[in-house]
Amino acid sequence: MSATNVDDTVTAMLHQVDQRYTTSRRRLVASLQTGEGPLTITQIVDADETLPQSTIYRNLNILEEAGVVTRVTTSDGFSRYELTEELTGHHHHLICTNCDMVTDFTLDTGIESVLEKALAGAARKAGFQPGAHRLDLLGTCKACR
Amino acid sequence: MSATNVDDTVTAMLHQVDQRYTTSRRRLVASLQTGEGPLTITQIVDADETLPQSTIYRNLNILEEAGVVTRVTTSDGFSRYELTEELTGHHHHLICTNCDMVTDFTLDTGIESVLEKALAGAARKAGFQPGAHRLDLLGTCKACR
DNA sequence: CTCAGTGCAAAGGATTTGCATGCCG
DNA sequence: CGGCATGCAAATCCTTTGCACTGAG
Repeated sequence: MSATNVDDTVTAMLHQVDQRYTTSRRRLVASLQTGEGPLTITQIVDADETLPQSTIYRNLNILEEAGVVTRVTTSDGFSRYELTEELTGHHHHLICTNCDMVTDFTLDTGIESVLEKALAGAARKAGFQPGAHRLDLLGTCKACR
Repeated sequence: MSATNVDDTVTAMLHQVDQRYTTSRRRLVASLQTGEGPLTITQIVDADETLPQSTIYRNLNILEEAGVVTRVTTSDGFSRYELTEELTGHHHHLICTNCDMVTDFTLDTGIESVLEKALAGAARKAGFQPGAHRLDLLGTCKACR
């Protein structure tokens, strides 16, 4: 999705929940678009020194409620944020168990579709209403091997 | 795996890292065995009032290092713990996006094997050394529907 | 006896919030 | 103008840690 389309979509999504697409929020979305994967608060602060931490936290929460960003939690105790799949497309994460770095990857649609069906079946058995799935591959990244 | 086998295995795993299987640790493992899925610290405290929080935190960290338990992070900011797959078998999680409840489920081995291969392929392309995968299904649980 | 494990209370660190100020609609 | 967003600093909450005590070998 192109940058301007992202902005348009985000504007609409925020409007849905009676929120404005302010300057801070635009800068935040722009930072998230630059990454190869979800960013930590620290990374966002470093990437854009004009934004104070509190504004980042507050706006990420609002953007999360609006469905614009997704919070990704790893085991290192730091929250990470990325644009939702609605904006970036469906993808998964490679998570390095050594340095906790996270990068995106995709599977081909055939596998995804098989997986979807299997998950739907398992959900039905459990009386669970299925939504999105989340698939991460743990291991060791190129730099840590 | 039966309860006594679990204890034997845990004893061995702890021994590997020069740790003893103390009373507190036994109680902790017992609590984790009762759940239908990963438990939060609060749930563990409530389930066994004899254990102070600090002991729970400390021993869960030791058990994690020994490979006996796994930390599961959801988006609600609470860590959850479960016995590792070595003790319980490979499984996945249903996560309710409304109440953050987590329960276990499994997929049949055919799907798992297809998935493994696909993940291995994606990892190779990224120069990533693949390990375990983590698959969660988000949605709404029976109680929240 | 000795040393790891325990329990309490205090410290640490990521995240949230109160309040005065500034800015967009 | 009016109200929401912002920025700073203080507060909050989960988690970790220091220290003296206890219990297993």
